Amino acid sequence: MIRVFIYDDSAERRDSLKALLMFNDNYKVVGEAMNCSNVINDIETHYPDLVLMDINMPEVNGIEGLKLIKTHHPEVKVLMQTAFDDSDKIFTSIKNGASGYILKNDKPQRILQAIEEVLQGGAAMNPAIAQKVLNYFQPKTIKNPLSPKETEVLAKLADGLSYKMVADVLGVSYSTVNSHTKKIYEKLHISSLGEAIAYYYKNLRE
Amino acid sequence: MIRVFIYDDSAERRDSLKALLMFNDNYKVVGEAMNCSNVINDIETHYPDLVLMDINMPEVNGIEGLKLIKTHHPEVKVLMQTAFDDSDKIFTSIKNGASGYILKNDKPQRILQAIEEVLQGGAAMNPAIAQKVLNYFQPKTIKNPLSPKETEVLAKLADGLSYKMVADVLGVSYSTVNSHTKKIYEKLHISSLGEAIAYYYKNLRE
DNA sequence: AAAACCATCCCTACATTTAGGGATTTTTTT
DNA sequence: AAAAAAATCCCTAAATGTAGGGATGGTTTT
Repeated sequence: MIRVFIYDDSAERRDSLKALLMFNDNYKVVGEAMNCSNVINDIETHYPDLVLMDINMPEVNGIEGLKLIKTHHPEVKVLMQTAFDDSDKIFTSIKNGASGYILKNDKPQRILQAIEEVLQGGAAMNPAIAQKVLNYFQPKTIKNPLSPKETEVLAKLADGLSYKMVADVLGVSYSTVNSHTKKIYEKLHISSLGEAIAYYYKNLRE
Repeated sequence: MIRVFIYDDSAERRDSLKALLMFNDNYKVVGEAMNCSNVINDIETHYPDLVLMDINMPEVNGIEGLKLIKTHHPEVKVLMQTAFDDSDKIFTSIKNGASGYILKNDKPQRILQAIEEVLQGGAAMNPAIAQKVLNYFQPKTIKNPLSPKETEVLAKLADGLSYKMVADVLGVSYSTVNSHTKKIYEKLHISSLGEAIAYYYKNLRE
C-alpha cells in the first residue's frame, strides 16, 4: 500500500488527484494541504511514501516544501507538478532532489505512470521538461575563437597547471606556452589567468 | 507518415523494431543498417524523420553516428537505445543532441511512447536514465573546507578578478586578500591560482 | 577558560605571469 | 600565388601572485 500526500492550493485539483489515485487499490491518500506551512508535521504524522507537490502555492510554496522534506526525510519521494512557464523553478527543484516533474495538464494516465516510475526508483519527466533539461547540456553555440593548440593550452591551464607544466605535458618550450597564452588573451580580450580560466569553464568546457 | 531508420547490429532486434512499428500505419521504416559507416549517405537517400540508434555497434558506433547526423542534418530526431551500464555514453549522447534514451529491454509500448514524445518535440527518457541525469544536478556532498569569506574570495578569483580587484569589491585590503588566498592554498593543499580556480569550478560551483 | 578558527592588517623576498618586442616554418584561406 | 593564421622558439622588463614571517580583536568550539 503506497501512502500519498497531496499539496495543491486548488481544492478541485486535489480532488481530481484523489479520484485518480482511488482507481487503484495500491494507493492511499493519507493527507492533503493547500500549502506547505506544516510540511514537516504533515510528513511526520502521515509518513507518506510519495508526495505530489504543486510548485505554486501561497505562503509556503512547493520548492520550500521540497527542501524541507528532503533535508528532514530524504527517503520520501517528491513528484513536482507545475504549469509550464517556469524553467527556473524546475531547475531549482532538480537541485533540491525532486524525483520527477509532471505538468498539470498531463493526462491522468501519464500522471499515474509517473508515480509508478518514481516508486520503482526512477525519475519521471514530462517530455517537454526533459527537453529543457537536455538542452542544459547542449554546448553553447558560440564558436570558440581559439585555435586547437590554444584551446589545448587553455584546458591545461584551467586544470591548474603552470606554464612550465603545460610546456612539459605538451612537449613544447615555455616560450611557446607563453606565446599561446598571449594570443589567447588577445583573442579573448582579457589579461589574466583567472579570466582565461573563467572563460574556459563558462564557455568551453563540455 | 513518419519515416524511420533503424541502426542496430542485431538483425533480430532490427526485425522486432520493424514489427513494432508496422503495427501503426503512421510509421514507415525506410531503411536499416548494422552500423553507421554510411550514415550520411543513408540519411540523404532515405531522409528519415527519426532514427532509432543503437549505441554499441561495431566499426562506426551510435555516438559517432549521432554526431554525424546532428552536424549534417540537425532536424533529424535521434532516439538512442542502450544497455544500461554505460553512463558515460549516455552523457556523451546528450551533449551531442540526441532526443531521447531508451533501454533495450523497455516494453514495446514504452518504446512507441518514446517515439511519439520525441516526434511531438519533447525528449523521452527511461526513468532509470532520467534518474542518472537528475543526479548530475545534485550538489556534491563533499563539504567545503573553506570559511565563508575564503569561499567568497575564491569565487571572485574564479570569476577572473585580480587580488587587487577582489580587495576592492569586498572592501578589504590587498593584504587581507593575500592572507585569505594563503589560507585557501593551505587548506586545499595547492599552490597556484589555476589550481584554486579549477577546484572552485570542479567542486564548489553549483 | 583555553584553544582553535576567523577576519583583518602589514612587511619582505622570490617566483610566476604578463607584455613588449622579434623570428622561422608549416598550414590554411583567399 | 599571396596573405593570413597557426605553431614554434627566444629575450627582456614590469606587474602580479606566492610564501615566509608577525600582529590584533572577535567568534566558536572544546
